[in-house]
Amino acid sequence: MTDPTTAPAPALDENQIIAERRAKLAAIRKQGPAFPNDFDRRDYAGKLAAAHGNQSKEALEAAAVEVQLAGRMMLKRVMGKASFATLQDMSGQIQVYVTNDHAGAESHDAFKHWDLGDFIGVTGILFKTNKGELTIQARSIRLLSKALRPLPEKFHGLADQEQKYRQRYLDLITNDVAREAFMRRSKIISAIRAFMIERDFLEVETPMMHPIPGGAAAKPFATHHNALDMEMFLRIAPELYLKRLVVGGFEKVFEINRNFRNEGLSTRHNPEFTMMEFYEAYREYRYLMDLTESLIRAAAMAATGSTVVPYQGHEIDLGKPFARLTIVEAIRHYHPQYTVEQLNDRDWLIGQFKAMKGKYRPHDGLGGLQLSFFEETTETLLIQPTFIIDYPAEVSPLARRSDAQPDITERFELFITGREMANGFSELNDAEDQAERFMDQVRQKEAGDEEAMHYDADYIRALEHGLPPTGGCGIGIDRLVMLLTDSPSIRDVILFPQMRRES
RNA sequence: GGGUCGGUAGCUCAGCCGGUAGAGCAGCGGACUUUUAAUCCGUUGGUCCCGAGUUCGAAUCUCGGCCGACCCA
Repeated sequence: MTDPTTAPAPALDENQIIAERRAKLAAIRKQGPAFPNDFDRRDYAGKLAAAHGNQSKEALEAAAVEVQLAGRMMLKRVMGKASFATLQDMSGQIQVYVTNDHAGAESHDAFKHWDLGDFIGVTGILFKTNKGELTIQARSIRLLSKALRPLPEKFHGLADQEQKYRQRYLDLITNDVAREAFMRRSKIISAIRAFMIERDFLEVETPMMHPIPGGAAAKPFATHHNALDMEMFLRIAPELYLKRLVVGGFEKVFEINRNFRNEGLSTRHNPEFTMMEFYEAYREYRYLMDLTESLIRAAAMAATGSTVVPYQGHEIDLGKPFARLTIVEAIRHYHPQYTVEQLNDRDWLIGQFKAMKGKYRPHDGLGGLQLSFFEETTETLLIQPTFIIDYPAEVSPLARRSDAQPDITERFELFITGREMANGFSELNDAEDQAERFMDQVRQKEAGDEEAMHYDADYIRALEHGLPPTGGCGIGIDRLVMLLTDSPSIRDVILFPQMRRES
């Protein structure tokens, strides 16, 4: 058994094209530094297009704008004594015109042997071609970095999904949609951060390695700390640490970071995913819903410039107030044939599960069964933004009970496009109730529920020092980015999604 | 875990009613000073995912495996 981290690379997929390029590189090495780093890039393709794209051919010629730009050569058209190339940098693409007259025959001849994918530095004057395309008339042109491997096919790009994920760099080089999605992801996260900071939230970082995995019902990844000889877990949620900070007097905190859950992969699940969790003292769950709505609108505006966004053929309206329905209300709204009496009848619900071969936990109380029934029948129908409110206490071990109805909690989940986007609640700040709920979780774990929570004594101790009334919410960033980039799979919004080991 | 589809040149794909592998792009050589997926002529390049089986003969049929996408649980 070889160690995959140190074993040499498997037999290289060398081929004629790579050999050809290696030979070119060897020749370049003989002429001096093959990978020079002294080129002074001053201009960007996108900025030049924005600044000069609308100028007339004549005006541009009169201005004689000198530019100095570098990028990867994506296209190349050689026509004897003159050539065109398309360079791509982070901001976009621009065409370069290389001629014997202006760049010199020697440079132009060298250029003819450069390959698609090579990095090139060019200095020259902006002009417009007869077809009106903004182009750099090269005065000098240099090879900055040789690409030994060929790019994917220039017209179709990279089509193999696996390769898009495993070699994301190729996807980013060749696929505008992918590049745009990840740039949009960055904008969304920036917008969320700005939104929170503007409202006086403090951004914090809490541990990713937990001695006791807590804050969610999920299976953790286990690891081991050698020096402490201690079993540790990658966090499944930051919740319990963030609430410790509220105990400590940080009354408004948020964290944008990764959670890790040891579960299957799907178009909606990656084992590591990004959550934004926030907590605010002296607030309860209705306020959290308002804030969550505003935040999602702000993110949508930042990403798309609109609060109405297309998603896989649907038009999602994030501008209107989000619907707020209890579990039973939601089921009845989408399935009017079920009566309140039926939905409040354990035996009827269990009969339905059996008839539809649905998943449910037989020992759940009415609330838990109703929730499972909701998940089976209604969740995927919640295309437009909908808060489902008042979750049963038995499935919400960290949420505050309703004073009017102690078997339910002041909790909501937000669904958009049939997917859970956020989960928030008035926090349980009664240390004695929390201790009992943990005990209850421990009993469920002993009964075989792998996702039940552990008893976290330190967290109870923190609560015993007093947690002010607090509201907290987690928003799934990847799923939000999916929505705002019209991406069908979570893998389209995670740069390097988890994959099976390459064979 | 189950189902469907797929894996052929560096890339995008055809070939799959069994007869020993093709196109376009990329590469190489040549022509071409406003092209833009440039064009035109010539040309190199393959563990047809892996293994077994059937057969005179397998990219093609059968079985098993690996990997991926999508759907379902």
